[in-house]
Amino acid sequence: MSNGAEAPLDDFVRELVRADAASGRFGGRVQTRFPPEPNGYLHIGHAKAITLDFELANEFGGVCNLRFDDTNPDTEDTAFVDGIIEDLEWLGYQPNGEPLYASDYFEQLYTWAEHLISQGLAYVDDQDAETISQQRGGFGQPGIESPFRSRTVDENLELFRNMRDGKYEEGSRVLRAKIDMQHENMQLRDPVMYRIRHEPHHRTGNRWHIYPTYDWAHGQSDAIEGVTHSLCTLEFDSHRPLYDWYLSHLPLPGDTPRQTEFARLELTHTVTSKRRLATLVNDGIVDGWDDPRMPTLRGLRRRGYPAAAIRDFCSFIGVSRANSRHQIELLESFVRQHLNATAQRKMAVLDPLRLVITNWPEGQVDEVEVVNNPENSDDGNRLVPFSGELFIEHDDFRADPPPKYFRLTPGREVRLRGAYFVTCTGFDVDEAGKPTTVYATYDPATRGGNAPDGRKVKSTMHWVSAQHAVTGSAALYERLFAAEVPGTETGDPMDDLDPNSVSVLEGCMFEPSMGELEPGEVVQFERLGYFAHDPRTRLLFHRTVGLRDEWARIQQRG
RNA sequence: UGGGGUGUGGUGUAAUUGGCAACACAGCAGUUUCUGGUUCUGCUAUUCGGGGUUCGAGUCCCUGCACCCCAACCA
Repeated sequence: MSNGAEAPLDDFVRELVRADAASGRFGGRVQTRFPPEPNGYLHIGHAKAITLDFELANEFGGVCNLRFDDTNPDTEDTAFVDGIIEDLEWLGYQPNGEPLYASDYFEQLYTWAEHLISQGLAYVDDQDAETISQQRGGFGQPGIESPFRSRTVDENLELFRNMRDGKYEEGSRVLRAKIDMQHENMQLRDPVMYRIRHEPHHRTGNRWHIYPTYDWAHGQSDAIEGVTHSLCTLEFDSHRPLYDWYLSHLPLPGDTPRQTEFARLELTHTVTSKRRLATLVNDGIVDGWDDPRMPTLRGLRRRGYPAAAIRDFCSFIGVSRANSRHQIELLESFVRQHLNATAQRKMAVLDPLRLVITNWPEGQVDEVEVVNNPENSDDGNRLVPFSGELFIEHDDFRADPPPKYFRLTPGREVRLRGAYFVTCTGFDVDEAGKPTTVYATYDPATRGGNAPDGRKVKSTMHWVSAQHAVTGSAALYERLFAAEVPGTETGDPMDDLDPNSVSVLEGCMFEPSMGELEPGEVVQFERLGYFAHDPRTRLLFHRTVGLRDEWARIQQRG
């Protein structure tokens, strides 16, 4: 497969960066930053931004900072900081130096705010949020200037210092930029720069009583760090004039960074909004941020998605300004591509049916050799015990086979992988007519899985020796959201949650070598799919993704 | 409602910047195979609508339409 090999290494962002380099802007330097707010864990959407930020810097010989945009003490937490650092490292990216924090720049931002006040470009407004909002006007409607807009510099300075010193109640005053209350872009109608919060901050504690807003903090943080290209998602498009306005009125230490927006990543059958993901966790709909159904990095990791597959996917889909939603199947194809090449093969029977070899010598145990990964001969072979009493998959036996059914059925000969040809001679059923035991004879001449006389079989099946099996469980996952685009019908994505998105099979029978799998290891259960060993619970496996299944498609078509 | 952004097969992304619309996923038909996996081959299918400029338009011009974003003291 070649879809991961040739990622499109060109797009409008790279073109723009190249043009900047050619024109000598930033002295040919390229520096980016990944700026998460520590109020949740990273998800697949962040992976796209991370890949862009880091790969771009790398391609142009620059660096990428990790900067926590921690300007809102209400929602942020050090647990998220740690989690984000961990997830970024797992994804495979090394930030430039230590993690940085917008909160480290609070002092500088404060100084610059006083600078704007002194220039008559910012003022303290004593009105409440609702009044300010109303005065902002609406689309196509004029705004109304605040009665406090024309305060003197000295008065503003004094009030602002009192704000900093915690002398006022939350919500009683804000600092606003004095721009234009009639501007057609709402972002420029005197935006709020500082609000009063007496909440302790996860890093600065109780040192500050005022906190900068995103807009006031972001571009300035970029400038302080020497970021050249500040990449963000499309919804900040209308903020760019404000980003530029702040920067243009400040005595910056270096070059003025440039903001560029790109379309965020959306995937079918899932949501990537921190708010909604938090709801899934807090309402107990999933087991936590690392539930294997979650599109979070830690969820995908627990599900068994290789980091390299996620990176390749993100590079492959490229970057544009068109809002779009990728099919989850594309991501899965990258996962299969990586896992096919790397995952060790194991025999696991998820829905066991007893198979008795009637002509097997009483008590004999054979050790048969099977390959660990046909895609990589370096992975070698292993020995698996075979005996007269085995488990096979319920799906692999039919008393009354439908058309095109190649598996075991009365009178038919099939191969047990790496072992022998067996021919079904009979079967028992329970009261409901469900098979309970299948009987077969084996051909000793076919040991190893080939007939000396050259006869062929239509099917090769996996199996586990009953007396040697280790037992465990397997969690099978469906899409968390049944609809391609959650919320299309009712407007609320939560209405499209599939209540049966997970089913856990107990009493699965695994070949003995699976007792030694490492926590988190991902293997292929032959003919079934890729499964990830749970990091905490031994012999619990999460189905990462199934194999392509032609038989399933034949059945679906009827 | 004012402003900004975006429209290319079923999905997503390209097109040497005006020169045979390509790549991947999905689907279909074969091939290979000790996994109904993998491999390999082939097939299906695309420029939002309407005008215009041009030998030639996905690309330029005019016009219409659709979708997304912006009126938090969130980011």
